[in-house]
Amino acid sequence: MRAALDVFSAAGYRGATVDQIAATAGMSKANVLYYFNRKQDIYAAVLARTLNVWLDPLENLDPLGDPIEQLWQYAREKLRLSRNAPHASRLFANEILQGAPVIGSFLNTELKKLVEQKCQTIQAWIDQGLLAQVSPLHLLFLIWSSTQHYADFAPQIEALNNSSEDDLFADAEATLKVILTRGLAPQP
Amino acid sequence: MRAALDVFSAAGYRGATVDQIAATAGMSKANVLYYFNRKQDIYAAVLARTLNVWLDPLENLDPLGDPIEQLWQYAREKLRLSRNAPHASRLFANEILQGAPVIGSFLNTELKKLVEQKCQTIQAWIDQGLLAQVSPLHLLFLIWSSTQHYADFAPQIEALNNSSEDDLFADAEATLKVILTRGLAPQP
DNA sequence: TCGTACCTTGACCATCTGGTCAACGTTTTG
DNA sequence: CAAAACGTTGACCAGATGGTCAAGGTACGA
Repeated sequence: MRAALDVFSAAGYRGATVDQIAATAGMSKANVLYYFNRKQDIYAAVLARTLNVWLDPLENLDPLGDPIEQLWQYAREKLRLSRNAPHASRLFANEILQGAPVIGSFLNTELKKLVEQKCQTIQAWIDQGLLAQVSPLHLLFLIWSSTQHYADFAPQIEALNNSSEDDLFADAEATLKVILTRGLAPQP
Repeated sequence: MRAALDVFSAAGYRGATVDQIAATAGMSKANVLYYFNRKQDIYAAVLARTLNVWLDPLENLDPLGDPIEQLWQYAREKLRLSRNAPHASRLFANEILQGAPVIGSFLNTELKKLVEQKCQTIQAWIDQGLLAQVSPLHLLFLIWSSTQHYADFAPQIEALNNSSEDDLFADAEATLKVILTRGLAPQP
């Protein structure tokens, strides 16, 4: 599964070969296909396993916490995931970019449910005057995109960045913090 | 070229076949390969042609304009590009996600030069106290990611969105405007 | 020790796909 | 009108790749 994640996330579904996965895992192609009958099954299994890790932080958004603090911590956690688990992010990016053929139904059911619930939480914060008036859904999109960007577009970021990886992520975190906390502060 | 953009952006380089491109263009595979000798050449040509359109708005960032207005207009323009030219965005996303094998050198030279120049402009604004203290580079990353997200992750966005496409982009624009203009306003 | 169930693999097959080529149209030029 | 240059295509080839299979290896209980 680890080998498959490496290969799929680097090459996408079409670009990955069962031989590559087998070689990465240190076994023969036939043996890989003994456990996972078809290439699709390997892909689906890796995707399902990664889904939980990837979406877990959103569950932790606490309606009773301080809104801006909660949202900032969420963004921060997502940014760290992008640094520590870039493979997972790229696996999703590839999947969605190809039209979400495998997790399309998941997006429409489980994820949609979770997102709607969290959007209600955010909307309640806004209604209480604790947050600037934004669309909760698009706020989530902004957090997702701006954090996952560091995993999905790593080659571009490395090309344009001059500092160390530590400094890069420190700067990213600082910039995100300024813009999010100030951008979300309720209107006076 | 239009057919190739459609196919490459939807399926990625590996997932696209010359046959698909030819069929989309209404000609035979052999004829496509008469003009572009190799599949790589089609890809490189499409990528090069799209680069200009895609990066053009950044050139327009005017050092003499109002900083927040300039940056917001830039983000707005990028968001509209994501809506009107999603193929171009997805083509890049695919390319970068695969490690930027073709445009890697472009990123390291031309794009890097342009970005460094624009970062100086933004840094000058900050030094003059016209903008919040953020990392110019990461501000650009934020603008890029949060706008391109609407093209690159369209299936996810469609799954989670309940309103019309017009409303979707209106809400996206409004939310981005609030967070960017307020987040970038200089500290009192 | 024997037998059964599970594991592993090299060899093989069918299919797909990038790329070539000879043959045939079509347009342009003198 | 002739010929040369350019355009177009079906047929074909070679390599890559997903998937199968028979054969052999290994673990383990009776």
